[in-house]
Amino acid sequence: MVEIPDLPAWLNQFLRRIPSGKVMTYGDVARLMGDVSAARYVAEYGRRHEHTSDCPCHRLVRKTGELGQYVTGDVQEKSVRLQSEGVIFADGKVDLDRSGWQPEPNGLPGPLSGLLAYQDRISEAVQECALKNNINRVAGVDLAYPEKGIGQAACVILNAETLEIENELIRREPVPFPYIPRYLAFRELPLLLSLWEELLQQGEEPDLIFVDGNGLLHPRRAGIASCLGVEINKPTIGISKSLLCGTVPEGSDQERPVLYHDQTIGMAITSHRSSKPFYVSVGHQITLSEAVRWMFRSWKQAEHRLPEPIFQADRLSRK
DNA sequence: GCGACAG
DNA sequence: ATCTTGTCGC
Repeated sequence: MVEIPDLPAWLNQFLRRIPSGKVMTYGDVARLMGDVSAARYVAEYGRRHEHTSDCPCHRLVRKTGELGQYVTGDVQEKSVRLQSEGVIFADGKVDLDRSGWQPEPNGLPGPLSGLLAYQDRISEAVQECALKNNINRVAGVDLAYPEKGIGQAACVILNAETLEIENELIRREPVPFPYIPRYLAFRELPLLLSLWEELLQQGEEPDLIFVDGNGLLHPRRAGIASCLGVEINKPTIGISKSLLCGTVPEGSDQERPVLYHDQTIGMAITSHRSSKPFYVSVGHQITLSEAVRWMFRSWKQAEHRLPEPIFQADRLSRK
């Protein structure tokens, strides 16, 4: 795995550098972290973090110059703070040309840069190839969050033929990394890997793992199912309940391709029970058609919308 | 250029 | 993902 940066600590440090009388936009801060697409997370941090009276988080605003939200819930207070620091307003919005601020470029990589590099390594290492071994036991893994900052991972191992449950395992640990679309693996993989270590010690290795999340169905071909598969060198399948990227052709087919940059990166599967599809993609060491086939084989169609391993892991993670 | 974005 | 309130169907 890669070293996981402490994003709240980085932001706390960085925000101190914004001078009084100046502001930065959520997106500009995210860009310095290494990826603009984390702008929403920066806004989320601005809205809820460990706040102190001397915290300069009021210097974060929207790209339009609108103030956005404030930790205390009172945007008026944000406005008063900025005005008392001399920030220039026009039409109730911050004049970013006059009051916007950027740090001197220092050439240092942001905290997300190393994670992007890790995703590149994963996408290079992913094997989209036929299964090599017999599949006797399948597993489903998922996480729930019983309280803020604490995750509970669950793994359910099933007989691949009968879908009877053979073993269950749960593990609870702090989860310090936030949820950011495309960066799910850095939030949930550490806990899944420690759960895997426990499985190995018990000699309970499954042959194929269903992961609640995507594999190659990811803008960088490095979803959590692929990261897990590469890390533990096991076949994995990604299953998600909503679409992260790509487009699906209109139609009533039970199986429709997910297209992204002219490539098929997954399959949208629609059951008879619900018009809302779920999405299957290759994690590691399996082909898309095999993944879809094993998905159908592990699907108690009449009972649940999702394949049984995922359904059971989801259930277990919540208790 | 802007919006959308797994759990 | 979690929370919360209201509604629907078995």
